[in-house]
Amino acid sequence: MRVTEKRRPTLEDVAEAAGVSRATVSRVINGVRNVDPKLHEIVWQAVDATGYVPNRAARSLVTRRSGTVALVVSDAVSHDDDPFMRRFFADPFFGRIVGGVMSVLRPKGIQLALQIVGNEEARTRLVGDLGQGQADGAVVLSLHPDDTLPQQLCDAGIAAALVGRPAQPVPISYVDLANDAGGALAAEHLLGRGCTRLGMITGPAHVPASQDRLTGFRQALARHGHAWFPTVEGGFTYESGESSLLELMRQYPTVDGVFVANDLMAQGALMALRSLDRRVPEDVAVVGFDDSSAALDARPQLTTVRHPLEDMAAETTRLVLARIDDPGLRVESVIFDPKLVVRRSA
Amino acid sequence: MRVTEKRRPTLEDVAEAAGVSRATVSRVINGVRNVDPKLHEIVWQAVDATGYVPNRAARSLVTRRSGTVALVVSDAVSHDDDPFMRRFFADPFFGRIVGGVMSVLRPKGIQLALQIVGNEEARTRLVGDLGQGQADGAVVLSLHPDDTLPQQLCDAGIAAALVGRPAQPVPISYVDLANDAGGALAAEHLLGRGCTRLGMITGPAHVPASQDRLTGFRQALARHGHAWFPTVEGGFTYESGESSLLELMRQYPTVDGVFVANDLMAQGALMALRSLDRRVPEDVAVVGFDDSSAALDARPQLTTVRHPLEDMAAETTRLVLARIDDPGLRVESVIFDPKLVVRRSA
DNA sequence: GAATGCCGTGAAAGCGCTCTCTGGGCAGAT
DNA sequence: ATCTGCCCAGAGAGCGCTTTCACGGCATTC
Repeated sequence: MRVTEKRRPTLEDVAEAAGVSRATVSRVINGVRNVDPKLHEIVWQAVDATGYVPNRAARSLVTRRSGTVALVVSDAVSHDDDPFMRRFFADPFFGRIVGGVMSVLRPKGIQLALQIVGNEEARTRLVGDLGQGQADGAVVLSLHPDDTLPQQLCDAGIAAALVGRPAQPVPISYVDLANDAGGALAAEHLLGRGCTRLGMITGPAHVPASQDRLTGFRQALARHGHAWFPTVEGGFTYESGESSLLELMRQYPTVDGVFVANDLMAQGALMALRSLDRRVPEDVAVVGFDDSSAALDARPQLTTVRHPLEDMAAETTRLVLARIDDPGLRVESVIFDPKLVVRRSA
Repeated sequence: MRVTEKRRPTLEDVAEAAGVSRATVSRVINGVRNVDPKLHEIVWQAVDATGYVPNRAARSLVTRRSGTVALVVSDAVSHDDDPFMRRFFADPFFGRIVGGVMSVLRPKGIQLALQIVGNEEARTRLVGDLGQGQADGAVVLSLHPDDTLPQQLCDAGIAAALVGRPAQPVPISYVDLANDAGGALAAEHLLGRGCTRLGMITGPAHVPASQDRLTGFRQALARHGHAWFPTVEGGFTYESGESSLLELMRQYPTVDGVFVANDLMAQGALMALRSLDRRVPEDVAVVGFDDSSAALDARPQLTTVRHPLEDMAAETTRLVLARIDDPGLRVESVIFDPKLVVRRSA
């Protein structure tokens, strides 16, 4: 037992100090009307004087609200020292989402609880915890195509929304980017600047966003009579961008315009092009995707498709909040339109 | 009022299902001994049957433990749409720390609550909330030299520890990297490979880690008779690395070895060197700092000083946890030793 | 002047849990 | 056979808060 155990003031203490009842203090603090303005004043003074801070646990025990929203990262399988998770956290992707979520939570005084679930057991436990009220809702990052979490969340009736379209059809709200439109933007721009022999370095085939970017690029090209173009599949890493470009140019040396499915790969591609002594954009034009810091750090700076991740994460959070307020709300999806950011590379 | 309001099972329900008292169920669930093994079995079956999940709020109301640790990012001033905060979240630095913290919290089933405090009022409120039990302890990232939070936390007797040495002397635990030793490592390596005219691109002068890297580099050089070397102050960004290197080479064209205070700047420096047609490492050797993804993505790949951020964040978390268990523990600091990672650039 | 309604306040129940305290049963000691 | 001690289970208090309910006072209405 600690000696310096100074009991923290409770509502009761404030009530005594203010000469009113506990109920009145509670009403004042929670801004319930029907309180005499004079008492109002007195109570706040008493709060200040006692240094009272409400006990969250006690409050949420009765209100059944935790004042917390969970940010859930759901991966199919992952241990703690999983190198994938390491990479995931180190990638700006994660941080940008946190930033976006925080930007809407912070002004409302809502807490953010971070949850990583890497296996089925953890998922079940999470759903139980959420259902029981550990958090009022959840912003979900589902990283694997056959993740069962969205469905479970849905079944449990938990207020949740996904960042990114669910890989499988589930009646759950989500926010996504029109990735195909982004691919189209890249195609139009490349064509517009006179490129005639285009190629693409795609992301991993199983990632929905990858597929959509490819599809959009392909359709836009088709609309302009280009029935086919070479592609090489990359892995969204710098390294893979570099090697994929080398591979592409080896097979199709006359390519004069490349759409690369993310900026990091594009940065690698630029480096590869340099090693091949191809000038950018004169010999080969390059368009990236994301408008991440890599786009600004590339030389020449990348013309790229802007992916407003922060805004999307913020919107997802708003969706969750709305659903917490009114669980009857219908499932909703919000699709953001990408914009082309023109810089030097194309 | 919702129609489908199915009351979630409580301890009482489990007790009834198991034919025992609430107290016994509680004991079983919390693994307290002195329970008949037979009952033990029966109770767990009842838990399964009812789908019981403990109510965290109720539990922490009585235990005065929240089972949560806060990760606090304390900035001197910041609004929500502050571009600095945007950059901060997008930087791998943030994510790597989150990853490190999670790696120790997750196995123990402890929650992570993220807190951003950008002004004095928020800081005071945070200290109040923590003191009241919102979280059992805090891992703190103090981003500004005259941040008052460490002192406040200390005064309030909150279990906390900093990632990175506090800028001002405060009796609070922290984990840091021997940045000066890292600078020395860089110096020794550069000297060892035969460089004789060294230069350095430093980080912002007001950042403690920056100063230490410079100091370590300088002292090691002095020990080898190099009384002086040119420096240019950068801002830890790619761009500033590029321009700082150009500036350095303009003033001191004969420099044959550069220590750059972080990898991102080093990556920029490499690009600048390329534009100057200086070969790396033949004409100019470059050593970075951090061993971040930028080191791997640079061409040539960077020889750099490894900054084990994840491990440090994990250790900080352990310090906090230890202090939660025993608040009487003395204030402790853990200093990690950097290691040189030799790649191509030097 | 009596009845009605409303508003502001306090009393008290109760959210779901932990944990102390009490008591019953049984083994071993006297 | 009685007593002592121990072990295990249940009763119940109480954590700090919100919220319903009851009530007294005052204004309004018939």
